[in-house]
Amino acid sequence: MPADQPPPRRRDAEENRERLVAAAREVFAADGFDAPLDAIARRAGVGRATLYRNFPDRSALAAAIFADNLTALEALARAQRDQPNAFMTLLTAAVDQQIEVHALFPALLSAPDAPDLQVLARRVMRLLAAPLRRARAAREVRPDLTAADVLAVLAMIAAVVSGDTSVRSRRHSALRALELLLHGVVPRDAANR
Amino acid sequence: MPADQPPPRRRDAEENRERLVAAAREVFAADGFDAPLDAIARRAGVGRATLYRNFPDRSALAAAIFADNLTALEALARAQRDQPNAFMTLLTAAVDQQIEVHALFPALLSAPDAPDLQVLARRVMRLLAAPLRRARAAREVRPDLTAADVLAVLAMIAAVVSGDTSVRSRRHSALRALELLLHGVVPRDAANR
Amino acid sequence: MPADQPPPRRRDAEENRERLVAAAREVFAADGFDAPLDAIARRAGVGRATLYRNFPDRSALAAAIFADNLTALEALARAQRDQPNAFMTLLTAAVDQQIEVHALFPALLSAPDAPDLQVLARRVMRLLAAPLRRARAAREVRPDLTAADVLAVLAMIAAVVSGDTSVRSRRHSALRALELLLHGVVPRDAANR
Amino acid sequence: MPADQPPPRRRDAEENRERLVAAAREVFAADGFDAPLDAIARRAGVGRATLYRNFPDRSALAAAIFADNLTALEALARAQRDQPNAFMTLLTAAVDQQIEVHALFPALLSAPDAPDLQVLARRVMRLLAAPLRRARAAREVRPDLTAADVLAVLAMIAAVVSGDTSVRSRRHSALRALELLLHGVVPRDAANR
DNA sequence: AATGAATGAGTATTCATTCAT
DNA sequence: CATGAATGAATACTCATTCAT
Repeated sequence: MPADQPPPRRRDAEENRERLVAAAREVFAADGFDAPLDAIARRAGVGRATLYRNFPDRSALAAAIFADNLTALEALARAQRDQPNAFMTLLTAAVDQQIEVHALFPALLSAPDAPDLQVLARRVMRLLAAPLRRARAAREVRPDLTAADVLAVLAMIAAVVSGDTSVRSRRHSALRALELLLHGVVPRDAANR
Repeated sequence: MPADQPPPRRRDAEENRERLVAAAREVFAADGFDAPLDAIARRAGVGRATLYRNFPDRSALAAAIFADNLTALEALARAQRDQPNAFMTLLTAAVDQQIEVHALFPALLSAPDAPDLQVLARRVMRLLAAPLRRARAAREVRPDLTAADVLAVLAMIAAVVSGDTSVRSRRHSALRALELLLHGVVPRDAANR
Repeated sequence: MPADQPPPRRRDAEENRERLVAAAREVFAADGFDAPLDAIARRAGVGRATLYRNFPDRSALAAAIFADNLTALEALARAQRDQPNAFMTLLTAAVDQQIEVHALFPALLSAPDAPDLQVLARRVMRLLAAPLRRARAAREVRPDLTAADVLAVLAMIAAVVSGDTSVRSRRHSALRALELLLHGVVPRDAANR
Repeated sequence: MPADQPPPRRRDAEENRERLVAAAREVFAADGFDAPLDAIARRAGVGRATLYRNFPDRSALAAAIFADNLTALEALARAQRDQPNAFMTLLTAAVDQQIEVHALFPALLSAPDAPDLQVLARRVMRLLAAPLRRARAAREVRPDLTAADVLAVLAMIAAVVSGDTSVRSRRHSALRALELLLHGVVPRDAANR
C-alpha cells in the first residue's frame, strides 16, 4: 500500500464541491440565477449547510462556475498560442460557454461588488491581451477593439440567449447575434459613416 | 345630486394608474426588475391593492411601461414616415429608451409567457416593418436584417447597460455597444468571411 | 349611525398589537427571552408577518412590554405623589413587575444597543427622581442611593428570580432577595466596616 | 517496545481538555453563554468532536469551569480555616470569580436540570457551611443568612455585571452591588422595620 | 373604488450533533 | 483518539396576495 495517497477525506469533500458546481450550472441554466439555493443542494445530493460551507453565498457559486470556464479558456489559449486566428477561436469558445451559463453573465454584471469577480475579470483581461493584440495587428478585428469590448460582446450574446429555454435555440440565437456583432448591421459597402 | 356629473372617479383612477407606472419606472430603474411591488405602491402613494387592481402582476407593469415607450416610438415613426433614414432615427430613439428602462428588457425576454407581451411584440414588429423594409432597399442596413434582429440588438444594448448605475455611464456603454453592432467587430476591409 | 366612530379598521389592528404584547409576556416568561418569535405569533393567533409589522425585532417587543409596565408605575407615582413612603411603594411595585417579566431585564441589560431602550431608561430615571430624592431626605434610604442603584436592585431581583418556573416560588425568591437588599447581609449592629 | 510507558496519550488528552475549558471561559465571557460551540472548539484549536468527547453538552463545559473555580475556593477555605473573617474573604473571592465568568451563573440558574450542577451546588454548600456558621456566631452576618442566600448574592452580582463589556466596569458595578448587599439600601439607623 | 392590515408560503442561514476517515 | 466534513432541524425574515373595512 503506497504512502503517497492524497489528503485522506479530501477526496469526498472535493467531490462534493464539484457536484455542487455541476448542480449549480444545471439549476442556474434551468431556473435562472436566482433559483433557490436549496434546489442546488438537493440536486447535488448534499445537505444545505454543505453548500454554505463550500460557497458562502450565491456569487461564490457563480465565481466557481466562471473560474472553471476560464480555466478551460486559458488552456485553449495556451494551445492556440501561435495559431494565426487564435483570437477568433477563443471568442467562439467563449460564446459557446455563454450558451450554457447564460443566466450568470448578466446577473454578475449587475452585481460587480463581489471581490472574487474582480479577480476573474482580471484573469479574463490577461487571457485576452495577447491574442487580441495580435488580432488587431493582423487586421482580423477593428483596431480600436478593447478587451472590455470583448467582454461586452460576450455579455450581449448571453443576454440574447437568456430567453430561450432549449440549448438548441440558444445556440441558434447566439450564432445570429455573433454574426451581427462580427459584421455589423450596416452593410460592408455602405457609403455612410 | 345631479346625475350628469362627468365620469365619477375616472379622473382619480387614471391618475393613480399613471402615478403607478411612473413609480414603477423609477423603482425598476433603481432596484432592478425584481424590486418589491410594495416599494412601487409606496412611491406612487397608493395602497397595495390599488396597484393590484390596475396591474394584476409584475409583468403587467412592465407591459404598461413598454406600451408607453412604444406609443412614443409609433408617433416618431409617423412623423418620420418619409424621411430617408427613418429606420436609424427609430433605432436610436429605441436605444435611448433602453438606457432608461434597462432592467426590463432582459427580464421580459426571460419570461415571454405573459400574453400582454405578445401583443407588444406584434406592435413592435408592425412599427418596424416599413422603415426596415425601406432601409434594406436603400442599403442602409444589411439585406438579411429582420425585425427580430432589431429586437435582439435592443436586448443586447439593454444588457450591456444594466450593470451601470448612473445614467451617464449607461449612455456611454450603450453608444459603444451600438457602434460595435452597427459596424461590426471585424474591420470593413477584412478579407476573411 | 353616528359619525364619531373611531379610526375604522384600527380597532382590529390595535387589538392585534395588544394580543401580541400579551402573548410575548407569556412566552418570554415561560420559555425565556430567546423563545422563537413564531411561538409568540402563534399564541397571539396572528400570522408571522403581523408580528413583524408591529414589532420589527425582538427588542421592540421587549420595549413594548416594559413601556406598559412603566406606564403603570408612572400612574402609581402620580397617585402616590405626596405619600410619605412613595419610594418604597414604587420599589415594591417594580419588584412585583420583575417577578412577572423576569426574563427580560437581564436580557436587555446585555443588549443596551436598542434605541427604544435608552428612551425607556430615561423614563425610569425621570420616574424615580422625585420619590428617591424625598426618600433620601427622609432617611428612608441611604443617602448615597442613586437611581442607577435602584435599577441595579431591580436587575438583581430579576436575576434571582429567573431560575424559578412557578410564579409562587419566584415571588418567594424575590421577597427574600429584596429583604437582603433592603437590610443588608451584615447585621445592623455589626461593629465592622 | 516496552509496555510500562506512562498512560499513553493521557497527557495530550488532558491538555486538550484544559485548552477547551480555557477557551470556553474566554468565549463565554466575550459572547455570552449561548455562543456557538464551534467558536470554542476553534479557539481551543481542536476539532469539533473532541469537544463533544470531553463535554457532552454545553452545561458540561459550564460545570467544568465552575468546578475549577470551586476548587480554588476550596483551597482558599482550607487556608483560611481558622481566620476570623474567613467567610468574608471567601465571599469576596467568589465575587471576583463572578466578575470573570459572569455569563454563566444566571444561565445555569435558569437550567438547573443538569445533574453535574446538583453536584456542584452540594460542593458549594459544603464549602460554605463552616465559615458561614462561624460568621453567624461572630455576628459578622445576620443570623438568618443561609448558604442559599449566599448563592443568591452571587447570582445577583453576576447579573448586575453581565451588561458591562469591560472587566474594569464589571468590577466597578460588582463592587457597588456588593456594597448595597452588605449594608442594605435602608440606612443602618432607620427607625422602620 | 381605495386602503392597508393580515396572511402564509418560500427562502436563507445558523448550529448542534453525527460519522467516515 | 482526533479531525473536520456532512447533516438536518430550527429559526428568522420577506414578499406576493387577499380581504375586511
